[in-house]
Amino acid sequence: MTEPLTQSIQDYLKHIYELTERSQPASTTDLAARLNVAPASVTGMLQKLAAAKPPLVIYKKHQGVTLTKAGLRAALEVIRHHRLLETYLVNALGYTWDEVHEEACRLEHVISEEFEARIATALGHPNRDPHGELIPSADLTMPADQSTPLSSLRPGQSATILRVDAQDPNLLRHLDDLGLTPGIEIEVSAYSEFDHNLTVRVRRKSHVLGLNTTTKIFVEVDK
Amino acid sequence: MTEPLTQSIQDYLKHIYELTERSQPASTTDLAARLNVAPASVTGMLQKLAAAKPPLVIYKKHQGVTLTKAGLRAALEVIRHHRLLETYLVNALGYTWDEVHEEACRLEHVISEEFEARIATALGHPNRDPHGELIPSADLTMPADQSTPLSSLRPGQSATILRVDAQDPNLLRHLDDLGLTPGIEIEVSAYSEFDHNLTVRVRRKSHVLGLNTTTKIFVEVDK
DNA sequence: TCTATTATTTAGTCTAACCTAAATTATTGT
DNA sequence: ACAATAATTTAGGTTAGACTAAATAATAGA
Repeated sequence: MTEPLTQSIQDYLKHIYELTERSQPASTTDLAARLNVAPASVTGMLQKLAAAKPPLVIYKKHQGVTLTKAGLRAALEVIRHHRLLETYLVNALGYTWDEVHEEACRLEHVISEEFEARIATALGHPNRDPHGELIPSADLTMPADQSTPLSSLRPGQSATILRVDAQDPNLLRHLDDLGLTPGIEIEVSAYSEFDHNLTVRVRRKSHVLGLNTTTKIFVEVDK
Repeated sequence: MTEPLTQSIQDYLKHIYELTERSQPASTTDLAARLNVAPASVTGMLQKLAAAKPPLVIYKKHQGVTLTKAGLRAALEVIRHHRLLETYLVNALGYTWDEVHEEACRLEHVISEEFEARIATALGHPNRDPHGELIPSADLTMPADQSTPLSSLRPGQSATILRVDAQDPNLLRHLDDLGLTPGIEIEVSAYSEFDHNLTVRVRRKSHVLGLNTTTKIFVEVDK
């Protein structure tokens, strides 16, 4: 009998998943920063998660942490909740994409599987949330991500925005104002080698975007 | 700056409200039973609530507990969340009335005022939940309850069901099967003085109901 | 009125999850 | 290769909210 995961544990797993997506183990400090918690607290929790009845993480002192099978499943469950909720808040309740993150962060830990299933059905089983992030399927597999960062495009290339990897409401509102949202066609018209700015044409207007922005927008390049 | 109320405190306040609705102070033991907590734990919490910066309850040793203005507001806020959520789950997500209680109990503590406002709007600002319970208004006043218990009716009287005061899923399913739901017209055709059974005609069929049931159904008597 | 029973409170523990300060291990630049 | 710096862990402490066992107060029956 495997006891239920606390809200706090679910948060740790979710963030470990996100930090290890590109296959690097997650560091104590990075986790601490994400969770708004002291590094020492993270160490303590990681030891606990590694010692759990079915271990949830693999953790060796000073070597970072990765998820086990069990930890991965739990993480994907939370992420599925989060992203379905964000989608529901936008599509069914009229939230804007910059308003949903906090709400989903609180709701993700308390909804039942019943609730999850009902909103998934109501939404038509979407596989992306309002930011374009992939939603793990009901059987907890994460679809492969085919996107490339906008920052890697060069003049002459055009592409379709797939997702925007940001939660900051101000940034999200700004991008929405510019029309930089999932599904939109864009074209790169200039690149500045020194500051890495890209000039991007969208909705018949051009905008100069810095690295801070272009690394958060992920696209599918047109062939 | 009044710090936010924990989930646990919200639960205490909600149950104190319900126990004191008929103006008796709530006892430690009754609260403990409702909260599934040891009586000693209740004593501890009540002392804390009474000592809070704006006191949330009035509590004197061995004399039970009642809510202060501040405690009442907090309780009504939680109850409004709960009942709006139950209504939303049924009306918007297709839950049945026996499935909503648990879900609402978890969600009621985490939704934002934004969320509350949006579902209230989506529902057309209802003032009763699926069980017929009154929903506190947005400004946190509880509408007056005009209902009388079915148990007080006698043969010849007819009435409309206003609310059903129960959470037990089995009972709720049973009542639904019989057609005993809010809005329905019923007529009392017999009364047994000894076991207090009532024979009630609903949907052209008669059913004999015991006290356990008739004290949980509240009606408006036809004149 | 007094005792037996029941209700309530006190006292002392426990656990989860956080914290700070101090100690230790890794890493990096020279 | 080694000191300086950065990252991490250990040690010890705090808080919220629960628990059990023991003590006390209230109530009810004879």
